[in-house]
Amino acid sequence: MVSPTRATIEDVARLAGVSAKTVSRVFADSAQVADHTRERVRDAAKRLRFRPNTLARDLRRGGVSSTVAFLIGDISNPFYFAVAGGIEQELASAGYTMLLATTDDSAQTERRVIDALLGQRVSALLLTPVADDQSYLEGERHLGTPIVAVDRPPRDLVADTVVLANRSGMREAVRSLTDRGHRRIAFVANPASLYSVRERLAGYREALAEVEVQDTVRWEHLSDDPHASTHEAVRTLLASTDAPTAIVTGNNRATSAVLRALRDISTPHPPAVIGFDDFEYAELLGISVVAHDPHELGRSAARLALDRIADPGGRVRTIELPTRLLPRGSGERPPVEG
Amino acid sequence: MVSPTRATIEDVARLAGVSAKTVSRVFADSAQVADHTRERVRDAAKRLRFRPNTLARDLRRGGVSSTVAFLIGDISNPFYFAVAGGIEQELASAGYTMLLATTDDSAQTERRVIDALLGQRVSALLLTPVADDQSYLEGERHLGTPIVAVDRPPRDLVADTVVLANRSGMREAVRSLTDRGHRRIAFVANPASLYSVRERLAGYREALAEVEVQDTVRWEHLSDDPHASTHEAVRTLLASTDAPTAIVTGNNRATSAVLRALRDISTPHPPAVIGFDDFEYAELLGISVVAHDPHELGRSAARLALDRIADPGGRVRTIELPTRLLPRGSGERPPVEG
DNA sequence: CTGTTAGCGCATTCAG
DNA sequence: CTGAATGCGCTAACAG
Repeated sequence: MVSPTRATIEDVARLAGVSAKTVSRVFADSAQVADHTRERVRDAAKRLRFRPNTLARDLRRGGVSSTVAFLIGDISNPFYFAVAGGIEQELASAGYTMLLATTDDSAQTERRVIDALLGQRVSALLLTPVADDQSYLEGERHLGTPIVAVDRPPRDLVADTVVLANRSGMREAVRSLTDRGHRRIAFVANPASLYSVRERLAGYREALAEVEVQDTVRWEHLSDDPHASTHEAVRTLLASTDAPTAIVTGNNRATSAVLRALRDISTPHPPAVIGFDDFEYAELLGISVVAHDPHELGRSAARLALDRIADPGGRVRTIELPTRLLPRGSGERPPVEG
Repeated sequence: MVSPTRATIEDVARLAGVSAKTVSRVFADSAQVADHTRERVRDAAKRLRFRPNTLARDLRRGGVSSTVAFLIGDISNPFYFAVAGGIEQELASAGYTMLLATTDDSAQTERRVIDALLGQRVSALLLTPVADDQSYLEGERHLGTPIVAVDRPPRDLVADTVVLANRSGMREAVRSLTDRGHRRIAFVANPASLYSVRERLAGYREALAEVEVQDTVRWEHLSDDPHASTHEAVRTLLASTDAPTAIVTGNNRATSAVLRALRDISTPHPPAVIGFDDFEYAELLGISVVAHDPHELGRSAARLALDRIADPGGRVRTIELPTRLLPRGSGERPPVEG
């Protein structure tokens, strides 16, 4: 089975009895062409199933493609997908397509994948930085590729950035607990080394310091082993003699683990719980959370990229998106001595 | 601020004192080049921060890019993101990047976006068909672009397809209920016109027919209005004189709506519930579901595409992925007369 | 093992 | 308003 060959702009020109450039104009400028000529060209194009080759066009127009890349660390985290959704939406309305790639949260993969992406001459590179330093992108930035850091600031690289108000969001959550009299408050996170989680941890400590609780380390359960059992840790925490009366979590995964652990533990007085990141069943379960808008995070990032494509010399910006404490019951439980 | 210009293969060749083709070989063939020559070229390339332009390469090599497009209907549905994750993973290991685009479940957008994607000369097009018919892709298929339908078969188009065992999965779920004595079983879905949901509805009817329950329409709550209140509908259903003793749902969204409704309704004997699609909190909530592997759905789809890129003449295949009934409590409740 | 020639499909000059 | 020539960056097809 021999495939028919794809029509080129020349084929269309021949059939329409015009020059290649005229065909080009019909599909690009759209102006500067007589109506009847345009008509004839359109007809010929349709008959030949002609479709302009974006690859060739982009190459001719300065070698930059009409795609923007978004590089995610962990594709299985629904948070990043919501972000990707926002990016895609904003890009699409500007005529760009999103190239989505993942790094498996490995610094080595990050470099390899970025190399491939830049080879495709993406118009901009959005990424959630994983490697310890992104200085290797400095050269690329000077070559004019807009780079936007999403959810985490880059290291050793000047770039537009969008992050959440992690620290103040968590501070507010913990304050709501201390206001109710809680003093023994645990912080549970896994992974814990991420920028966002570290910031939330800082906010947690700040809020506790405000009520003279300084030594919080024994309440902090931080792990970076994805296989470590948060479940077990929470169990231990609650079984101790001065068990916490409240638990805050560093992210959606930790929240899920904490809730599972609480289900399996029978305590007369369950601790108050406030999770970071909202989730679909939080309302049903009555779980208070520090909510934010991942979709908007993506849109903001895409807008930063588009702005920089339009004005490469503009000032570098960092956007911090607000969070919102949503009381749903679990976070309003008073402290009760177990 | 003037951006430095990007080095081309010629610049590298000049600096290394070789021809452009030799540089090309170093970055492609990798073989057929003397070690010391390769070394010199590598050095020169590094000094100039040279990065091969994939756009130009792809154009020269037959005009096909090294990207594969995946077109989703609704980006906010976590199901499709899990699928996208599987696709990306499988593609990446074969050296392709995923172009992700969305149609907002609009047939019109579908055509427009597909046009743009094909213009980029993607190596394959994966899509969840939305439009009533995809025959407009027939020409493209003949031109050699592999097309794979994901989660729904295409209409009026021969294409490789991956779907779930929707019908048998739901049949099995309903049988598990009738085996326990349930006869008044409701089916709740929104949206309901999708292929997958229609198949599940068919499975539901088949299983009920097996126990001589023929007139199921009054138990079927099917809606396609995203703003319609499933919540209200479930409430009405359960308040009726012969309320259902069990509810099965057509998808994850319906499950969520049903659970919310049940929370707000006080019934002495809550109905048994089996949801289609597993979700993170199902285990915690004790909700029985018909589970499947969306990630694997994506991987299978990507493999079909890669196979067809390798062998354009091969037989068209349809893969049906199995489902699994996961009992977690809610689906094992016996029928109780309210 | 290396170089030369030609051209992928299109758009940017610059003329008419 | 339209056309002819030229080349974007790279790689087949041939030489040598």
